Amino acid sequence: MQEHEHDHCEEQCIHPDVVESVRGKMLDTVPAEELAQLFKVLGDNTRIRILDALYRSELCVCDLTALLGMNQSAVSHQLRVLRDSRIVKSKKQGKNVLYSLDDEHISELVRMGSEHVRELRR
Amino acid sequence: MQEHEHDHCEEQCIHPDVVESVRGKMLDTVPAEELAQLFKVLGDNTRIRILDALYRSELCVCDLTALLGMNQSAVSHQLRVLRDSRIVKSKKQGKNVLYSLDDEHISELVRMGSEHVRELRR
DNA sequence: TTATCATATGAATGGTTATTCATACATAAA
DNA sequence: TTTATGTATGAATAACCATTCATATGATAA
Repeated sequence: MQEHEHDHCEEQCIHPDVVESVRGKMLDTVPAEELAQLFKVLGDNTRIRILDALYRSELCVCDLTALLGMNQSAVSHQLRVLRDSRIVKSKKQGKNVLYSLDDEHISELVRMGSEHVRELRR
Repeated sequence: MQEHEHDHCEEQCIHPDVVESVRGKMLDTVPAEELAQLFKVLGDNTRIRILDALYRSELCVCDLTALLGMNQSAVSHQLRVLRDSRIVKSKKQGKNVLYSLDDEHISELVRMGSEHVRELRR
């Protein structure tokens, strides 16, 4: 992840004016990286199915495990990724841990992504 | 002593009624996979920067290469990924190839993701 | 024609990551 | 206490992927 040194050739652009204008408007490095990271976390089958389920109802780990029909350990690992990204939150209830979506931005993103995918299919 | 009658234990869920209800509402496998795939494509630093740039203006490959300060080959490879996912489109113009966003759903997704990221930082 | 420029692409590689297995932890019941 | 149950986690592995290098393709200019 090292920054570009420019010992390699300066890329010459065809439209330097447009390039300069665009450069001035683009996201800063850190927000852009955080944005890519958010989408990266959303970009996994298991995690999308977890979010799709949690969008319908708060659920404990064993319910999610049953729903997805997969290894409990795998589900827990992915829940940790989602928790670390503050996409889901958890609360303890007796022996169980209940998970739910942390933010309605996320359901909006999933809803919108679904819409895009649906339109692509036609 | 312990008899392991089910050494491959059936996942038992705590709330079978909730699980059944949720199962009936969830996305089908294929749309869920396509959705995850969409987010996966968005979940990369280089591709996000490309989209951020194309959101401001239509650009040719060498302009993008100059803007991102990286290898032309790397940019072309990522443009191919974006093209294959129908997230950007291209048209030839003389010796150049001009790229632009294919769909306003995408800019909406990026805009919304940015908003989410911005709020998380506070 | 030939030379040059803009873009695309195949192969190789180093880094990342989802899953599994085994096990630890924590809470509840007996 | 001991036992059972629900969840979390470290390590290992296999699969995936972004980048680079070298080269190919295709278009324009000379």
